[in-house]
Parts: sequence; C-alpha cells; structure tokens
Amino acid sequence: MPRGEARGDGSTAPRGVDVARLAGVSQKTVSRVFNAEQYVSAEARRRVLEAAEALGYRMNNAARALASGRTRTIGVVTLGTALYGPASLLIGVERAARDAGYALRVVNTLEGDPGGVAGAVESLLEQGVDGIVVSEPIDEGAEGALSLSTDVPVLVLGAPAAFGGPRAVSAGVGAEALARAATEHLLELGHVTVHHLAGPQRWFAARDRLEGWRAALAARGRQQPSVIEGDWSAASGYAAGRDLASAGDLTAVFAANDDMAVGLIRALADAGLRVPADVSVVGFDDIPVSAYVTPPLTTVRQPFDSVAHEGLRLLVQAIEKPDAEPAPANDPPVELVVRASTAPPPARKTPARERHTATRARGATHAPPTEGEPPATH
Amino acid sequence: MPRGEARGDGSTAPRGVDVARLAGVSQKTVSRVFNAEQYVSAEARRRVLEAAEALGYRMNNAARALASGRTRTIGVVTLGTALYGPASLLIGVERAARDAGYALRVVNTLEGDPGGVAGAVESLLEQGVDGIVVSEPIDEGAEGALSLSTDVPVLVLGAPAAFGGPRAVSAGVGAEALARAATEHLLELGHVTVHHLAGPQRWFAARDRLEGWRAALAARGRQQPSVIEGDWSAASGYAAGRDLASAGDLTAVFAANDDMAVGLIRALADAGLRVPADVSVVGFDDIPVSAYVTPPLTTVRQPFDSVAHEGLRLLVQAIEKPDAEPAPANDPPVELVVRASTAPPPARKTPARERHTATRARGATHAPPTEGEPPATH
DNA sequence: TTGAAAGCGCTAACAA
DNA sequence: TTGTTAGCGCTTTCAA
Repeated sequence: MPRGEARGDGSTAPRGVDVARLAGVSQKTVSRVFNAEQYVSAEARRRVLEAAEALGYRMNNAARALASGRTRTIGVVTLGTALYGPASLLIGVERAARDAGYALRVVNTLEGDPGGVAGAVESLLEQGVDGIVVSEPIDEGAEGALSLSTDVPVLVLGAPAAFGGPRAVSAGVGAEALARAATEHLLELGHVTVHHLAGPQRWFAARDRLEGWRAALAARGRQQPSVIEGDWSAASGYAAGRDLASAGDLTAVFAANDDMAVGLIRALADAGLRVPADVSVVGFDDIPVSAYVTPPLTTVRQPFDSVAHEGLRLLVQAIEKPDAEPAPANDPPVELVVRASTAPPPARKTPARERHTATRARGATHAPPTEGEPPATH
Repeated sequence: MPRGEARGDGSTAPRGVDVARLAGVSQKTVSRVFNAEQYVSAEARRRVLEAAEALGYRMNNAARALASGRTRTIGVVTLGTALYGPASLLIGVERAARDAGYALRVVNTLEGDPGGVAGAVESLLEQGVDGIVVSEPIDEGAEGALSLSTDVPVLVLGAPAAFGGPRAVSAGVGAEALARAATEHLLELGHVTVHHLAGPQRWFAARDRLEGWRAALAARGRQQPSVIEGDWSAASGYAAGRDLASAGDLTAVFAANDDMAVGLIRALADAGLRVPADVSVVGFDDIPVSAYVTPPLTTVRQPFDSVAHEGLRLLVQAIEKPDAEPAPANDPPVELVVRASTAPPPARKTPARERHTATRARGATHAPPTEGEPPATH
C-alpha cells in the first residue's frame, strides 16, 4: 500500500523529511527534536515544531521500532476475567507503564487453556514488545513454566519469579502477609481456631493466602481445620458455607476472597447461624460492595497500585539497564479493613440468642475502619 | 543498536533471508509462506517452515508494519476503573479482536482527566493502530467529541457514534431496552410507579438507563418521581437510600447498577424498611455476588460479549473494506434476572409486618431464574 | 510459481 | 550543533 493511503483522503501522511524541508533543516534534526535529544539549537527546535504542527506530523512508530530495535511497548498477559483482583491489577499496570513511558499490549489467557501463558507470551513476542508482564498466572504444571527463551525481560506479578523463566523478576501483593493479618485478627478476637475457605489451588494467589492462614495458626500452635477449596465464586462460597454450618465447632472463617465470603455468609444465615454473633467471617479484596453487604464485611485490601508500580520499576530497569543489580522489592503495606462481620466468639455452650448484642471489637487491628461507611448495624 | 542485540546472547535474531538461505529459496518466498499467500509450491512451503523452525524464526512486526502500512493492531480507550461493566467489556473486546486476527493496545483514561479521550486517541494513533475502540466514554462536553481527524476507523461502544467523529460506527449493550425491562418488571408486579437511582449523567450509559426508565413509565402514563443521581458506588446508593426512605410513597426503585442497589438496600434496611416486602429494588449488571446478597438481587444482565463481537465486526469491516456499506447492528438480547429483591407492593396502609411472608412473584418476566443459585429465603 | 529490486520512515554511526 | 550515509526486515511491484 502506498504511503498515506490509510488516510482515505488521497493525500499522504507527512514524514520527517516533509517537516525537515518546511523547517529548512535536515531530517535528522527533526528526529532529534522529537526524541528530545540534546544538541539542537533553540531556533532549530522552534522551526521544527512549528513545521510539524503545520503539517500535522506524527512520528511513525513502526519505522522507529524497526530502526532502533525497541518498541517502547510492554506486553501484558492477564486472565480474561472480570474478577476484582486481576482487573484492578491490570489497571495498575497500565498506569505504571504509562508513567514509565511505555505503551501496553494486552493478551488474555482463558482459564483452562492449555499452555495459555506460553502461547500468549509467544504472541506478544511476535507483536514486538520490550518486556512482558505476566499477571496472576495459574500453575499449569510443567508446561506452564516459561522455559521458552523469552528474549525480553519478564515480570511476574503474584507468582514466583521462576515461573517467568531464568531471568525473570517478580513482585507480589504480599498475599501471605495479608492472609496472616486476617487470620490473626480473628485469633485476637478470641477464636480458638479459624477455618479457611481457600481459592482454587492452581492459582498462586490462592496458595499464598492458604500459607498465610497456616502460618498464623502455626505461630500460635492452633489446630488447623481441614481446608475447603472454592473457585472464587460466591456460589462456591455458598456451597462451602452449607458444609461448614454443620461443623459443630465453627466460630470463624477466613475466605480467600470477598465473593466467596458473601456466599458463605448467606449460607450460614440460611442455616440459622448469625454473623458475627455465632460465626465471624473475614474476606479478601475489599470489593466495592463489601462495606454494604449484610453484615459489612471485614476484609483485607490488596495494594495493587503500589505493586504494579514497584514491579514495573523492576521491569523497566531490566529493559533499560540489563546489567544493573535488580533492586530488591519492598514489602507492600498490609491493610486490614475491620467492619462488622467479625466479633469475639460466642460464649461456650451459650445459646446464640444471648450474644445477639455482643459489642463489636474495633480498633484493635492494623487499620482504622474505612471512612464514609454506614454505621455497623446488627 | 545492531540487529539482535536485544537477545542479549550476542547472537542475532534470524531474519527472513536467513530462513530463505537455509531453505534454498528467495526471501520473498519466505514472506509468502508466512502470509499464507497463494502460489507457493507445497515443496517450497515445507522447506521454508522447516528452516524457520530450525532457526527459531519469528517475523518482525515493525518491519512488516512499516512496509505494509498496516499494524494489525486495534487500540482501545477505556476507563481506568475496575467497575464491573467497563472491565467486562474490555475482556469481550480483547477476545473479539483476537478472533478477528488483531492485537490490542490499551490506554486508560482517568475520569476527570480533561480531554482524556482525545489525548488517549492521539497516543494510540502515534503508537500505530489500524482502528480504535472507545469504550463507554464519558461526555466531557464540547472537547470530548473527537472532532480531530482520526485517520483510522473508530468504534464507539456504549455511546452515540457521533462521539467518535464523522465516520465512526457504534454498538451498544441496549441499555435503554434493559432499563425499560427492569422498570416494566416492577410495574407488572403492581407498583404504581418506580423511583430511579441514576448513575452520573456524564456517562452515556447512565443516560441510557434513565431514558429506558422514563420510557417505561411514560408508556403506561405513570408519574415520574424525581431522579436521584449517584456515582455508581455503593456509598452513593446508601446515601440515596437514606433520602428515599423518607419518601412516603416509596415502593419500588430501579438502580442504575448493582453496587448502588446494594448500598440502597442496606440504607432501606437501616431505616426499617424491608426488601422486598416494603420496597422492591432492581439493579443493573448482575455482578458476581448479586445472587448472594440479602436479599438476592433482581437485576439485568448486559450482553458484553455479543456487543463486543458485533462492534468489532463493524470496525474490522471499516478497516478492511472501507467502501462497503456498514451492516446494521443487531439489537442485543434483553436478559432480566429475577431474584428475591422484587415483589408486589405492600397493600395500602397495611402495616409492613403483615406482608412479611408475601409470595414472590416469579416467572412472569423475561428470563428464567438463574440456575445454581441459593433458595430465595426471606 | 518464483525472484530481484526498490522502497517503507526512521535511527545509528560517523563526519563535518 | 548539524548533516550524510547506511541500513533496520519486511512488502510491493514487476519481470521472469
């Protein structure tokens, strides 16, 4: 296709030389101006910018990429799901990439797609990217590991760096610490132990939360009830709640995400158990509605934004200064949001009714209650 | 930077000529094979593919784009928010683009960013895209309209095509029809009128829902209560619920999204009003938890996937066959999900208590109750 | 069915 | 501080 035909108006998109001619300089000087290189006189710069403006010049990125070998683009592999976590992380990555001067290419993997991540990475490599972000990957077994030669730096978000190949870097939301904080909150309220409604264990994110829960119980020498595994959905939380309701010793549950927590709470209510009077529940994510469900959900908030920025800093460093020592990642903040779904356990053998007005335990924990929320009724 | 240095192993990425040499053909034949052009002998094709495999050849997209003037990439402008609607639409667009053989570049606009959409479009144009999708834009007034010469076809999702410039095409989720169905559902249950908790009116999506609500009331000659405007958040729904609770004649509310509906229901409960015994509430979106909140939320489901595919079909046609008449868009399906937050209005002046066990009205509407959900208690 | 030659619009390396 | 000269790895055009 001849130059500029895509414009559809028969004319031709202006090129660097067109600007140069109008400005009375060489094409290279135009290039210098648009790359903000030094050694351009103020006068030349002014004339170039003026000419470019007059012509409506826009640099051709394909030509730039071909000549320079760099695309100034980062590719993202993410899961094709509207789940709050992955969606929020993608937004953080976009912003961080733009702040760092990179554009974004996005490829979704479909869960259950065999070799999905590897295929997605391959397609990004073909499209041309300077670096790749693998966001919240799922462990697909041996094939999942990116043993393929990646050619470009890889950042793994929410999974071990090893997942991204030998030279990958990684950053995480600190899910284990968050899960530990959530569990400790329940223990501090006086619960003897805490049950765990886990996410699907093929997800690294789910495993980290399980580990944090384990660690919190182990640190206090508490017994670890058997784990129920859900699939992140409220429906699976509901099913789990049905099972748990029949466990006689149930007083506290840590759910691996808020959706499951909501389903769980509903199942408990349907079984005649009150939250938090009979059973306390902590979620994970702080989804937008969590402050307004019944009861308002105590949960843990993931630092998506800081993790995305931190991760991209590492990735960009790996791209631009491959030989520099990768700066160690900082531990992300732990933010527990205490609302009304947690309370001290009911007194032993006391009929539930008598504890209906039990005082909420507040303020004993890591973060103040969120502002602007409704009064915690019930 | 010399060829292949990005590999870091000192070697050079193989090019088409390298493959050609090994296969004993010309570089042009390699190009033909990888573009699936005709007029390549089976024998030549086999040898080329073999050589490419042996060398680990991957075509250079920048070179292809430079030579052909086409990038095989579509740019998406979307809102940097994890709101369920926009996030779901983005996923649909990614899948549809890939199905059509296009890669995706993504740029987020930040709400309140002046000229955000225009700036995002400009940046996509610089990056090089064959077409642009503007997803769920916000009306930013005169500056918002993409009067700029876009050079490439534009698809506007969820707003009038005019928003995208003179030659833009558009597709929508049929929000007006969905809102009308939601409102009609309430009227059919016997409510005299329906209040509306609207989304921010700078969003086209919010306006469409308002219009649908208006149309449903107007069609039956019902009075239109004054509209309350929220900001999509559950907090704003809660605030609206507080106000509405004091309106004496309140029996039904249509909320412009599920988050607000959840906040609204909570405020009503805090004010001593029961849902659905005293007040019925319909939401919009069918977010993942909506079947498990208390009470399970009657809502409306947006056909993100079919709209994304339909829209991309139009966009790709505009890219590849600019002269063809754009096929008219089909009306997307209307899917009302009836759960337990809607019921007939309470009998006049009857104390609420007496209606506590009112039978749910089911099956009178447009879609069967969703499968796999919990029994509708309360 | 295949190949040779001429760019695509830019950057890199070097010279002035 | 500026310009010149070669490519970058493909597609296009035309000839064989």
